[in-house]
Amino acid sequence: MRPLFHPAMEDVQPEAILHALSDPSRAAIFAKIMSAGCVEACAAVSAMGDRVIPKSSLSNHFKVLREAGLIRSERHGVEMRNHSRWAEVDARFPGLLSAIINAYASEGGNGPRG
Amino acid sequence: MRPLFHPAMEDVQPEAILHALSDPSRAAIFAKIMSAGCVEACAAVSAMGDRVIPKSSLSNHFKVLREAGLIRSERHGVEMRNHSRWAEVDARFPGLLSAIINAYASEGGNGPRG
DNA sequence: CCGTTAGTTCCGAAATCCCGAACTATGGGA
DNA sequence: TCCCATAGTTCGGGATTTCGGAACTAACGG
Repeated sequence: MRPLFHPAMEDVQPEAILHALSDPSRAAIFAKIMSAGCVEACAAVSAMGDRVIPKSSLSNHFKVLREAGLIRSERHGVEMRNHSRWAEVDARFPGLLSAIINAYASEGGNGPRG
Repeated sequence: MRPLFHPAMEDVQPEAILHALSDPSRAAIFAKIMSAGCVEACAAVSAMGDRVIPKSSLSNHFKVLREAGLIRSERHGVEMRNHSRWAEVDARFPGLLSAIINAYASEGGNGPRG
């Protein structure tokens, strides 16, 4: 299991962020990480809304979010701890993440759901 | 050729907008329409930056933008006139479009290129 | 060492995207 | 009215991406 790759913020591209968050499941996961500050496991998030996400898909979703520069993941014992890179991303692309999260929140009534 | 479909703003979903703009070519086209107020033809935009976009792809890009609720297209004689629905979209999802356009602009140095 | 839990990788099926070729629609002559 | 040119759309199918089950790896607890 190779050491998880996290791009430097200067290498983060807007299209990767938009692509990552254009999937409602991923947006929901990211919103959860944002609001919780940190999500302690992939499994903790496996049932977003009413849909169960298979764990291979979930693993892939986290990978996409990570490689888009949106989250930082680190192994802690047997589980993964994910936290958002909001401050860094917001410094690079001001207002982008909050506008996206707000858009999902206003559309769905109370946040994106998987 | 069926009458072009434009979604009502209340039916516009954030994921469609993010998906539409997660493609740099489309983002560039949209930025151009935004800044010009109106782009008079698909062909007028066929060479974004240094890449030539084939016209079937271009037609599809416009369709994606249109169905995402980002632009309004109307036939004027033999050509198509496209203008942005910025005001409507911004009313529904405040700050979203400008944050996205700014993100591309700051990353690319001077706006998204196709 | 074995079992359990948490997550990753592999790989084939399904869905999407891309773009050349053929087609449709509109306007301008003659 | 017919023909041509221009502008854009649709079709088709190969390339790419995504999805998810099954098998695998890693860490911890007896």
